[in-house]
Amino acid sequence: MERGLLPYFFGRSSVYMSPARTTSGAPISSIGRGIAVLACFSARFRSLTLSELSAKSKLPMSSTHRVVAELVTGGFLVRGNDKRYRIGTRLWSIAQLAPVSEQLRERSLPTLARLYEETGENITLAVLDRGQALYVDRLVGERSIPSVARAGGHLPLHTTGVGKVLLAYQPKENIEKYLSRPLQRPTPYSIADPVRLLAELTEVRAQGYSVTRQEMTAGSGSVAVPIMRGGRAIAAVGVVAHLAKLDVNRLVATLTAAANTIAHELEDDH
Amino acid sequence: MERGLLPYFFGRSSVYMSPARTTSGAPISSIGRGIAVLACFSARFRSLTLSELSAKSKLPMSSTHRVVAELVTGGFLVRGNDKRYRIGTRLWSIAQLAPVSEQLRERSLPTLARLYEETGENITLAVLDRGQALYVDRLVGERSIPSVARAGGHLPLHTTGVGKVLLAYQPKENIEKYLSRPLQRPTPYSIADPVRLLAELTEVRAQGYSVTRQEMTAGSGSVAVPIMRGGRAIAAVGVVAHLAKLDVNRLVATLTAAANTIAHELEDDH
DNA sequence: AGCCCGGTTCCGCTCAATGGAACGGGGGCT
DNA sequence: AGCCCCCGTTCCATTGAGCGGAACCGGGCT
Repeated sequence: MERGLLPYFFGRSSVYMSPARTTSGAPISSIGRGIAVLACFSARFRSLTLSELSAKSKLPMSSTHRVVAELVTGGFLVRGNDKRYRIGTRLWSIAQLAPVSEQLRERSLPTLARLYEETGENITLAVLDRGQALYVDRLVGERSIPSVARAGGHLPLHTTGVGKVLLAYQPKENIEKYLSRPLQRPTPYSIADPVRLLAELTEVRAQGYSVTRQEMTAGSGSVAVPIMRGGRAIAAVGVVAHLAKLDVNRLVATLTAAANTIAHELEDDH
Repeated sequence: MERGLLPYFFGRSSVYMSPARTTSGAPISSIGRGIAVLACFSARFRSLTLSELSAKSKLPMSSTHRVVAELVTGGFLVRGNDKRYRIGTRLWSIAQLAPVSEQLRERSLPTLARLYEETGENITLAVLDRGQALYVDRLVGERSIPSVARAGGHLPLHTTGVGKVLLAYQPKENIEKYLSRPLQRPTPYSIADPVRLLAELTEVRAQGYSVTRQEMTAGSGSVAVPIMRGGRAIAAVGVVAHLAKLDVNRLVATLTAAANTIAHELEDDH
């Protein structure tokens, strides 16, 4: 029954200098830790070991172990035969209820499928999310260019077709805020000069579509149009193809029709 | 500076009978609570208010409030203009890294799109998950039947085309375990008799495809085939259509070809 | 004006969560 | 084989983060 009056003379708890959560700089909540662990996964790291999670999340091994165990029992993580952790179906299943998936993706999909069949090229659908283009879905053909875009992934606004459209239709202040930050240049063709970019955005808004040429990936270009709703561009559809095969006029026509169909589809309930 | 020696004579903390988490029957961890809150969302409830979350999760209002606030700062929940909570894009974004999405869905999508264009009917792709058919994706046409299946949703194995295929190719013991539990009957045509069902599963395995007629929804039927890999059915593709329009032979041929294409597609890396 | 109801804030009380340390165990290198 | 190293697991004393009842707030409806 005695407790708390242990050694003090020989090793052990004499060095017990760091209790609970004083050591770690940031006092994150339990739930925050759970999220931090889940956020360790990325396109490059779709499966991770416990120690990798511990390293990436900056959490001590024992803490990581406990958090991960709870996420596993909750079905948010699964451990494969290779002893590596992956995102679980439970998490995925819940995520499908996100508006972006349930309302936008599902309803657009048939139209995207038709677009894919008509063009035979990569089709992408994206929305603006946290200052980046969030790819809501994509359709990649066997013969089409390998695209960096990935469903669920983020890419810069100024180097992608869909991104430029989404940015162009933003209120002036948001555009200026975006331009004020330093802009990445994934390729030598990327437009990072605020003045040039602003001019191009004005043009995009005027003509109703955007074009990119090797601004994200060498050798490929893209065309994109907005999906309008209530005067705002709520999403963008685009085609990514070999630079040489990029028939802008034809694609603009096809894309605009598809965008209208989707916009119409979204009108329905609520 | 004084503390802990307050009233005791007049109201207040004299009734302080329930500390920390003694009241609630189950001693759930913080992370468990976070998951419990997220799990309140469903196809019927894609947006919820705080009190609804509190009621569904069986957590006290104040606790729910705190948990929800943490999920919001983590981007796992968002609060809309209507003050209702929804699943956030951050959660969705991470979820796309789940194997079921990244490896199965994305790779199958082009083939599903083609299938959709060829048939003009509802296309579904599902895997076995927690004793149910988990719909990995679906394509619904404007003119095709409204389907109950929803990407991310679960349906019983014995009342759906894809479900019967998935169950049929399971090891004998799993089949028996499934049959030993009481089976739902969404429609009068649903097969809930273990003996009849077992016979049908054997037939499915023999002929390589399954057929349902009004077993899940009145007026509609379906055909489905397995996607095989290493001798196991890792997924199933199906078509749902009006009962009258269900041309089984033609669909089996089309679906089998598509399933082979997908299976081949999955062979690649790892 | 009064009421109700969803939501927010407050606060004293603990116990669940914490992380250092010790322990296991498998696989690769010598 | 023997060794070591690294990944993972278990243990445990400590305490502050999480807890939930209660009071408070504000807007819509009666």
